Amino acid sequence: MTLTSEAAGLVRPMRKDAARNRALLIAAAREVFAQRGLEASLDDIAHHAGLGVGTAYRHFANKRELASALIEQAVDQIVGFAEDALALDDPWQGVVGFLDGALAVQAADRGLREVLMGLHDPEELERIHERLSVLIRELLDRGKKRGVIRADAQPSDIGFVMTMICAVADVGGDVAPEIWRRYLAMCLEGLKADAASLPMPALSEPDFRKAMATHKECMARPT
Amino acid sequence: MTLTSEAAGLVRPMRKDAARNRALLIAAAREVFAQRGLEASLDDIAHHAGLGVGTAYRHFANKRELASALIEQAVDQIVGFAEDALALDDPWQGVVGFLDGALAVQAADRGLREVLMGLHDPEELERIHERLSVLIRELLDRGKKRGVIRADAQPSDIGFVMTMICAVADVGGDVAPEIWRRYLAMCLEGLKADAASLPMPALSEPDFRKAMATHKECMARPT
Amino acid sequence: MTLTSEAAGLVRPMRKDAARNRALLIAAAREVFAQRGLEASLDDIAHHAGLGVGTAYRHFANKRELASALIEQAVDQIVGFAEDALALDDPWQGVVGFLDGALAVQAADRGLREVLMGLHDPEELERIHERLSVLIRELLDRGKKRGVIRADAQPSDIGFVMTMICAVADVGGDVAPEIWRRYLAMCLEGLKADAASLPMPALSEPDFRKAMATHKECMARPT
Amino acid sequence: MTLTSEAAGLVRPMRKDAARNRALLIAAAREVFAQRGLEASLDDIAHHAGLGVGTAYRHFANKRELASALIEQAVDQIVGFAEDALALDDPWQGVVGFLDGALAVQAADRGLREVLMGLHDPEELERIHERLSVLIRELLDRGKKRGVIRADAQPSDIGFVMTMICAVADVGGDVAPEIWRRYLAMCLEGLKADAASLPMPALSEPDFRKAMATHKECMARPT
DNA sequence: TATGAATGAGAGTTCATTCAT
DNA sequence: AATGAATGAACTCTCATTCAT
Repeated sequence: MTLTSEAAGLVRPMRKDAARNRALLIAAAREVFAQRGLEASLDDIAHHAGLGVGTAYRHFANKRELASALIEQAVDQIVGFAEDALALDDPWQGVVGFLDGALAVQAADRGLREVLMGLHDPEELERIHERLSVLIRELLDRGKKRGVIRADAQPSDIGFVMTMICAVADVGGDVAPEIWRRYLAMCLEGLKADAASLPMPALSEPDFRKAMATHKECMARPT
Repeated sequence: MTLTSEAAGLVRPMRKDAARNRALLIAAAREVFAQRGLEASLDDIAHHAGLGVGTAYRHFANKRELASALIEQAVDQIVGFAEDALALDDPWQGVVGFLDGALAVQAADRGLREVLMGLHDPEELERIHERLSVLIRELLDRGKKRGVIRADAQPSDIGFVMTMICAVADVGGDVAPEIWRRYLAMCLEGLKADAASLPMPALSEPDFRKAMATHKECMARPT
Repeated sequence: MTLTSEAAGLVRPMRKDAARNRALLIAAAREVFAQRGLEASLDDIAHHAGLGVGTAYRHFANKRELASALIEQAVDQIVGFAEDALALDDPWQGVVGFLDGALAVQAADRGLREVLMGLHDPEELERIHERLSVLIRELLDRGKKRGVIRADAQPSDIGFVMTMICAVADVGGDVAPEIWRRYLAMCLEGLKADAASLPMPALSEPDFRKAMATHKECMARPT
Repeated sequence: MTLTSEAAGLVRPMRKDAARNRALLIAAAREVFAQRGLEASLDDIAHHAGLGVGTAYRHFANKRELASALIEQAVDQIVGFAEDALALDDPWQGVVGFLDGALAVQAADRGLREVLMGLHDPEELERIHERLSVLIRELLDRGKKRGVIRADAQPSDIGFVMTMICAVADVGGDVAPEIWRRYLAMCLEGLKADAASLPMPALSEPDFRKAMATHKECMARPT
């Protein structure tokens, strides 16, 4: 469906070795971030990939951009889960399936969680939320129409559920790698149409983005 | 000129000014951590307390120990909420009131959240959980007996709910400082006796402690 | 004449060892800058002083501040030359003596030249020029009144003469350490009242400051 | 398709595209150095020329050699000015015209100034001074014979005047791009035959070359 | 031959912790 | 006991130069 830039002929394709190294760096970042969190140094990541620091800086202007690349990958995957979920007939199963899929990936990868939760750049947030919110809104709307999702549910609720389950996965870690499923099920109770009314309305999408953009930094600002 | 308090007892009580400085440091840490998170430097905290860094190191072997002192305070407060909650007649209100009180404090104080969630030392964890778990177990048991709390609820569930709501507060931050209440209410739905069954059993307390002890570091290990 | 801050009692005096180290750092900076120019690293300077880098950063927030300290010293000395020059009866001897004294110091110290010529901060420039320009203007005015200095001479002319002679000293270096005197004498010819008229008027002081502030950087901007 | 120029001679002339690239690089270096000084990176220069860095290194062993090529060009131009000046009848006008022309070019091009003042290689210096000194000596001698130039003037005086005026241009920069003319005029006063005697004799040419060769580096030594 | 990817030493800067005053 | 100066490892990022494609 989408033309890659190479196919479009506008940008010359990346050299094969460079592409390989870029991929190596992203893979190394995932591994190292997964093990040691975002505070791992670019130097360590580069060496983990068998490359020099300079190479890392050729591919990514700074640590944040490397994180962005990880995010891009993860968002693609999450969008995929949303599309799959929309293909299901049962709207409740759609919501459940989406969260289950998207969170299984995040639960298994601390680096990914930190990188997604540490997303701060307003433009990047807008881009990503644009891709996701239409799909999520559709998932929720289908459920509301059939009376299985609470009427006041908003995309930001899905965002906060992800936040919460990521936190559970952070704590569960290797000791209880599946425990997040228990708490996702609990949260889903709260999303059902017949759940009790809630003391606060959901955040609008702009407010949710603003909150994400201003929440605590996990990585030093680039100079 | 004359020695008095030192000479007085065998277990020499802390000198009054030393006690004062210790308190000043803890208060300063709370304020500074609340504003800027755990990444604030000890130097800043000490000066915020009107003291030198060296003095901070006389009272606390390292940054983590200062954090521990904050935890001690916070746990006292949380224990207080639990006792208050047990004094209520309605067991559901007990659980709700406890979580509401304990989390309101944490939601308002980023440093406290980080310090509580960053708790790692096994001995410290054991000490704290010992104090809390008996109270929390009692809160839950009362609810189970009256059929308002799900039968399989465990103290670790309360721990994870706190974890989740702290994560919401981290994101909500100053943009939406009360949004955590929405998600606490959702989580409570999942704790009700009539909620759907869950895909995973709760963690036992030792497992929960083990998970806490191994989860991601928020502060560099002392050298 | 001037109260030091210690004497004023407002600021507690710097600890003796700290003061010693500060002086060591400034001395080391002078030596190292003199040898290798401003591009020498703070690390090298610190080690040259027998101290760690961290110590350098305790005394000076960044490399530029260390340079500023050198400037401060040098400006004091230059102000001294101006005052001495004003004490002379012969106004021509005043101008000559001032330039000769101030430039002898700079000619002998490459680091000082670079640091003075690399002065960029507008506020610092203003402060320094305020101190100097009144003295220099007085020196020139005395000469104009007696008809020994050209009527259109301005403080900025003195600034540019210094610039020029510093450049000569840069080239002369150790090979011809006194050669600058030849060119200072030549420049003085151009300042005499009976010299030919010039194709361009002197820069006003604000313009001179603007030029100094925008001319090429010798040292990276602090982050 | 058919090889021609390579096959043609024993000393293989540079291929046409290679010559074009060399020229492109020199032009790019001039532009980029003019704007941002010698600290511009070779990468930027190469891309400004529409080429890769690797190509730059095929033509020039290192950054300094590229600078040398710029010097070569500039010296050609300066030699031209000297020849033009010798064609004038009035020997004073010859000296003035030469300096005015040669310095106008340098005043307008920061990169050129840096590159000329940063000339260090003894062989290169000798080559260049050989080309220039005979012309300059002739210019001066004509003036001395007619009694318009001071009798002790030497080619090194012209070199130092250029040094001084370049320094003025460095400071004047974009704020006062013509201010150097004022100071060139002042310096010329000092070259007149009737100027006061000077406290130091001019440097001999070998000494001047030695001074140039040892003066402060503007560019890191090649590894 | 031309390209640009890779390299790694080195710069500026921060901060937990130690230790002399 | 209190102070704050000193330390140095660690981190991010730059760029001249080399080398695989």
